[in-house]
Amino acid sequence: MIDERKQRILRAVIEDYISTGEPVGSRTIARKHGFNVSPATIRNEMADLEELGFLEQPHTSAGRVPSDLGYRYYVDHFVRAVPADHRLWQFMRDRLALRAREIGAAVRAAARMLSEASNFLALVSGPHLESARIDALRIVPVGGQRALFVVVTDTGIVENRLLELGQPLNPAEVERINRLFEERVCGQTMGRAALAVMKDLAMELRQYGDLVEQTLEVLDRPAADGEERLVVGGATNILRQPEFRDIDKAQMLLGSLEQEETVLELLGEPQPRTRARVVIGHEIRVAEMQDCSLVTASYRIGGDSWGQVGVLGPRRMDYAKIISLVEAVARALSESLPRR
Amino acid sequence: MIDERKQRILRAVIEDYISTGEPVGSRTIARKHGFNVSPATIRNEMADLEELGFLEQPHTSAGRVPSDLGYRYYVDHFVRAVPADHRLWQFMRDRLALRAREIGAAVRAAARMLSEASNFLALVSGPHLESARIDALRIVPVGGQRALFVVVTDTGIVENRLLELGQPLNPAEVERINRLFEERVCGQTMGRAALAVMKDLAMELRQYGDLVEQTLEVLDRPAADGEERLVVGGATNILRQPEFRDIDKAQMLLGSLEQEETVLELLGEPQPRTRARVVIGHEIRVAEMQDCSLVTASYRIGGDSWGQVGVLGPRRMDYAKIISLVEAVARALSESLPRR
DNA sequence: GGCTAGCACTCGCACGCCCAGAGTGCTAAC
DNA sequence: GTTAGCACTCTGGGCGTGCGAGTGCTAGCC
Repeated sequence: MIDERKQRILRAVIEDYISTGEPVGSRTIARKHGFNVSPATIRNEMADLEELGFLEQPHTSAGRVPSDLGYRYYVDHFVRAVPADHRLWQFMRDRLALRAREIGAAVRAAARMLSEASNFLALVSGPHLESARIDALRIVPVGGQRALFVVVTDTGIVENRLLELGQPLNPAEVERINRLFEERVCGQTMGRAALAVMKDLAMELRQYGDLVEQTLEVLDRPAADGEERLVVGGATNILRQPEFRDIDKAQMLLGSLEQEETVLELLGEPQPRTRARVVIGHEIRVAEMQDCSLVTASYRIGGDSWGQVGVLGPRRMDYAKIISLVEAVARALSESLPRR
Repeated sequence: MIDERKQRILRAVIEDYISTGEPVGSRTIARKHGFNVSPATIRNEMADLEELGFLEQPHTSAGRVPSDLGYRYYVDHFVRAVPADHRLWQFMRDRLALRAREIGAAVRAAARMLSEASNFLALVSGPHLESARIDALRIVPVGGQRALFVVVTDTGIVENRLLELGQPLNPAEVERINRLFEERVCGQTMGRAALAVMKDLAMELRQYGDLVEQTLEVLDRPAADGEERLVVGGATNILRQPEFRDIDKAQMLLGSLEQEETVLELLGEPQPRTRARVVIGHEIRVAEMQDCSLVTASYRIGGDSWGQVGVLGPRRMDYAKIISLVEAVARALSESLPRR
């Protein structure tokens, strides 16, 4: 589609623009990148590339700037993720392992690391628990009329809720309920499966209506009000980007990040693969973010629960670096969290 | 110290400045605020007020602007918190009550409400658990070699941790440990008291060294890695303030808010009183925040655990409104969280 | 046919300039 | 003590200008 030399020029323009942030002119390309042709020739090629949609001009007589299409071509053809520096990777994994007991803490730490290492904005979504397997689920009476309802999954996550019982429960009853839970619910996945089984149980345990009611609630929306579902790190980094010197733009962007729903949707469904996904400019379907790019990857926890990590930065980012960073953090997170 | 008329003028200047954001001149005061004297007279008075340190001039031949001292005088003498609108208050309390089961969720909701209602930045610190009373504390075996360690306090907060045991525990051992916990630790407060008792127990339970070790850790830093200790809401509101059109200033400020330690210190020790505390400009001991004011109040949960809510905005804020808002949210939070 | 030198042209940006407007402080008179 | 008058100061915006970077085009060269 575009010949060898055009490719080299496109690449040179993009890499120059990424490192300087200034529109790049034909002189620069001819001089700095070892082309043995004159600026005029480069100009002709650049005019072609512009016509093809890979480059843009902010205004006549400025240099060229990559378009979304240009970046896309660049990412697809020239960027191969370098595996992250091994020492860095170990460092991250170890630091995450320290908080692995508490998923929320690990997720927050990941967001922090990601934003600090990238100098951009980090997004990490908590794991989807729908397919986490229930390892244990139990009622523990806690004085008087209260009982603690706990769920332990293979992800190590513990959902719990203090139940207010209408009546006190005697040990035999507790025993019976717990046995039922153990026999019927353990081994199921958190989502619909457990809910269905639980609804059956509700019949048999009719006399404890309120109790069962409340346990159903917990299973129905795991982590809905306990752990947060989304962590944003280093939001202020955005303000360092020249493309956001415009306060209003920055405010719009940061504002839209406060809409959890939007961002979760943006991060997309976790996908069982290790490679990062790159979304560029207008490919992001959120108006405020259209001069950003987003790099995401999935992490896995337990048997089959997935979450997403991502970096949101200016389109003008070092894709190779960010991609490997994001992949590394996703992997570190997966490996440091409880295995099964 | 300053006479009646000077007071009126000071007040007029501040209120005018608060509502317009522009330095206010003698004409404006004389005209808008029903003084029956000429601008020249006002000018003389304003010169005095400046000499006394209550007003400042951004530059010769601009109007006057209140100094920190001026705001301080204003807040101490002229601002009395209007009790918040009753309907709003009820609305807030009810909305908080919905999340009261999970303290973290309630705290996040409070931060959100506070930032939305004030249009400034909201800070809410999680409750200090040091003086929460332990209602129950127990080990629950969870399959194989794992056990769940749970702590329930009078605040309703449940600390828990999945313990990896070196060896499996038989029911009798579990029984014994739990009885010891119940007899010795329940009723203590979370902080030093419980820790001391627990250390004694450590001797008696020497053979389960690892287990006791881990429980000590949990008690030692309650909520340290589970719930977050600080929630920031509406950070972007800051960008709407004219005093932060300067990106670099805004970035410094938002950056310093990411230092949890700093902010927690700033919020200060919760104090058992319902009135708000106002900290103005340089009274805030954080360089980046010196053209802000901070209004904080304490909320209470359980018997004796306190946390702080606060609003950080430009010095030029409507103090009466913000003070009553902050007090209202603190009260709503206290009343909607589990009583004992 | 592709490449290049030369050249006129186009912008954006920084700089300096100037002026209007707002507000002051001072003085002298009431 | 108050006020009118006046000279003075400072900011901010509007405007013109020159410079530099970079382009597109044309004509000639290999």
